[in-house]
Amino acid sequence: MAQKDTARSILDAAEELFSERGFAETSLRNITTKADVNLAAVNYHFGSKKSLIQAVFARFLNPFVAELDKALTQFEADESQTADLMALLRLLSDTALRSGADKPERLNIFMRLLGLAYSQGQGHLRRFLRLEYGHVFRRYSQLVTQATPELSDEDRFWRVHFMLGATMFTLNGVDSLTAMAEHDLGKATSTADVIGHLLPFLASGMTSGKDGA
Amino acid sequence: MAQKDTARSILDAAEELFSERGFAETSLRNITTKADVNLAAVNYHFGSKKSLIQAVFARFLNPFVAELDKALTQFEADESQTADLMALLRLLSDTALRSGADKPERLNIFMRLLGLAYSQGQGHLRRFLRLEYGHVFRRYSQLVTQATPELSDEDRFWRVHFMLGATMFTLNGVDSLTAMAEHDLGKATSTADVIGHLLPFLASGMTSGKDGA
DNA sequence: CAGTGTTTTAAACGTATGTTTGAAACACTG
DNA sequence: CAGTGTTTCAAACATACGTTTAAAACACTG
Repeated sequence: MAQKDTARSILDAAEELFSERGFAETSLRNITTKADVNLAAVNYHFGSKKSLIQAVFARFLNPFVAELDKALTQFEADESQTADLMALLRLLSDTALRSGADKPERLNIFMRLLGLAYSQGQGHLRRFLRLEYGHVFRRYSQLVTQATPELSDEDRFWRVHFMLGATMFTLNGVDSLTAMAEHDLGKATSTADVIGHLLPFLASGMTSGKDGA
Repeated sequence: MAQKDTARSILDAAEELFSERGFAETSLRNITTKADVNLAAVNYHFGSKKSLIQAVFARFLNPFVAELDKALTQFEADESQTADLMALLRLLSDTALRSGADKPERLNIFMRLLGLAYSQGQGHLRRFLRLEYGHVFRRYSQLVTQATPELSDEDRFWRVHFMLGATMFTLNGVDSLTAMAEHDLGKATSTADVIGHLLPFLASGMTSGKDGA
């Protein structure tokens, strides 16, 4: 019990601090102080800072991709011949939203972390994520291809990355964006609401004509 | 001459190294070694590392916003009553592309730097950029509002940020994306080509109906 | 309850960072 | 060409980091 408790405290603290400041800007001393454990505990339980970063991602990504994998299997069985892009996007966002349902503030932390994985990916993280979760990504990509048969490979390639970009950017800064929205529009917005705005934007961009119609 | 030479060498080296590894991951020793100047030269000429980062941005952002400001004035005079979103986007991208026309590889460096400003913005950078260049951004925003009168403030707010996200993400990783595109599609793509794909995507997402049509 | 493996602790290690220093080299003016 | 202000330089400074160590505390089994 004591072991899991220390390791879990470290993961909790690291998760939050990483999402707030990034990886390089968060020291092990920051983490262990917040977690109220000894400095050496990180290296004892995780081996190194790099491994700790990977462990933080694994803790929330493992359940997520397991659920996504399940959802994809069901999706393929239900409607393999009528694959709809919007339905695919909803499947992804629903799985993500459900993944942090117990504690909604945790969801935004995960979003920030995913964004950081892209923008601050130090090589080892990218390799770890690709190796560990690449198969789900490739599976999802295949379905996107099926859902957009009218697109050339070139158009699809670029638009998928534009979608990814809009999503990553938005989720990465969802906290400051919702705060800004509340200030500018005088209206509170949940992460689910933001996604509600995002998906139509993505689907429309994805299926646009050459001239942006 | 000697003074400007040293300062310029430092800026050149810093610009390139920052764009490759980020700010925190680039040490002053990395920079001064690459620039072939003494370590203390950075603090002598720029005062601190923070000031150096700001100077790097100022060097390419000052000419850019000056040109953009000019272009906006001309745009407002030409077609104030027929403000078209696609034209606005092209105005922005054309200005950016022209801004690095002398050395096309330099353009991608600027793109990466702008991306870093968002993803690694250490507070001081964000403050500096907002203070120094906020007025142009606000001016451009106003024109976007005029070009999309059919949108509610809420829809416009979110979609503008989705556009920003897709753009930032794309430009930030434009080097690896074009490399990936060449590998996957067997077709070389210039930064201008990427923007050619991006703008229709943005315009379409921006003007999408509620259901993503 | 002695003994054994695990976990925690305080302290130190080595390294790297941004910055400062004071003297040397340089450039330029009167 | 002496004198003055600017720029360069090697060296050191203080600090922070990730990691390692060895002993102490703990948990549990036989």
